[in-house]
Amino acid sequence: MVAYNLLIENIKKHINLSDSEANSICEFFKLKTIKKKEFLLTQGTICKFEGFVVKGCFRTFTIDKKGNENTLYFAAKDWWLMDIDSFMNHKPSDLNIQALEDSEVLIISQKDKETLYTKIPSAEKLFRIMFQKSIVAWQRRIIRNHSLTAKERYNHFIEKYPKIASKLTDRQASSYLGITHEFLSKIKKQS
Amino acid sequence: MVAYNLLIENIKKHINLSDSEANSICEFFKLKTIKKKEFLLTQGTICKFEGFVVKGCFRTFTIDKKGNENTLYFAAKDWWLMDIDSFMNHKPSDLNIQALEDSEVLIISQKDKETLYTKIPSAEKLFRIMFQKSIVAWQRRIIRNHSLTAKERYNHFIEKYPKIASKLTDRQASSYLGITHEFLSKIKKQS
DNA sequence: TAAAAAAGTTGAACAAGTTCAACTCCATAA
DNA sequence: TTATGGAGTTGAACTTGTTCAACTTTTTTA
Repeated sequence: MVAYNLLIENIKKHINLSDSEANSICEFFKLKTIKKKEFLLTQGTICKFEGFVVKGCFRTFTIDKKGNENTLYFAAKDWWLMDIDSFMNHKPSDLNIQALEDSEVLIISQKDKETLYTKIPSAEKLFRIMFQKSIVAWQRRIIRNHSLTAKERYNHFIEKYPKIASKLTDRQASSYLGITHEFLSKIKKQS
Repeated sequence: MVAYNLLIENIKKHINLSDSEANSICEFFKLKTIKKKEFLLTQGTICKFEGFVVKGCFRTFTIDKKGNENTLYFAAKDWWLMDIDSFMNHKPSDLNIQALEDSEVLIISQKDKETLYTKIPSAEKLFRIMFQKSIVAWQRRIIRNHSLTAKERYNHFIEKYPKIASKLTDRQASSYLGITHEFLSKIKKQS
């Protein structure tokens, strides 16, 4: 099935995998369909899954004390998705994960994730490597936030993630860049 | 030896470890002494080590196009240290790692790190978990940068890391907070 | 110990980004 | 079809943070 092929191809970008291992891994994941604007996770609930997007697009965001939305990341096809803090520590999430369009996700439950680690030893390596790559991306984002202007960050964003950027409203993009939507409107007018 | 005890205690915060595993792991690490202001890594060179600080304090920073220093993180006793991007991808680093005071680090080479993963299976789990926790910290920092003012970030920093904060010059702290040292001076005067 | 360098302080002018309010333009639900 | 709410735009006033320069204080080095 197409969804599982996408998952296997994604995993093979990180580690080598035998066919039998690939099949075993797939058995832990279940396809979930979700409609535009629905939530995969809402703040206050415990994140009991990890997801791999096979269709559509999601936005992961917090709402701060002033009521402002703050987008942590977007996840389109071929991206992983979860609240890692809530999942790992079994605590209520601060994050909301919402579908921006009709979407499909391969979901593995918390329990099955533990089983995956014990049954398939190379899963530890897989996620260790995936997490390493993720850290690099977060570090780069911090540096960009500190060294670039809002306009430079916006240009970087639409160049690096043109497909995702094209799916977003300006409000969603601005909440990722850390600026108001009014200011993003002014930035876009300039260029 | 004290340095190795600190390493083992740190590892035991993340996973369970038998005495023999603990000893095996220690054999891969060598103690390195470094004087104040010396560099453990300079940008342009490949990061061929991962380090665990047992004494002193380090600062990891980039220098952007305008010549501004941008501090990614500080690492005092009981913290890990490396350029994960350079280490993983064998590419020249964008980071500088400098000792803020006379320091000691337990160092594992790139080669030995690979051996560690193959010889000691639980090492995969150890670093997978450490990296997970690291991601949570990076995500929280992004959200703080977007939702708090400079003054609020400064207060959070000195409350959360009082020991590290006390070792820093204002210039070093400001380069972590993403503001100029002049503005930090004005913030401190306010409160 | 003197001299030099680095760190911190302050003020004035400036730039970047926010806030709020008013308006337009759509998409879509009733 | 209409009205309703969400998204985008614009301007004016405002706040936050920067820049630059001059100065003082502290630390380092010769």
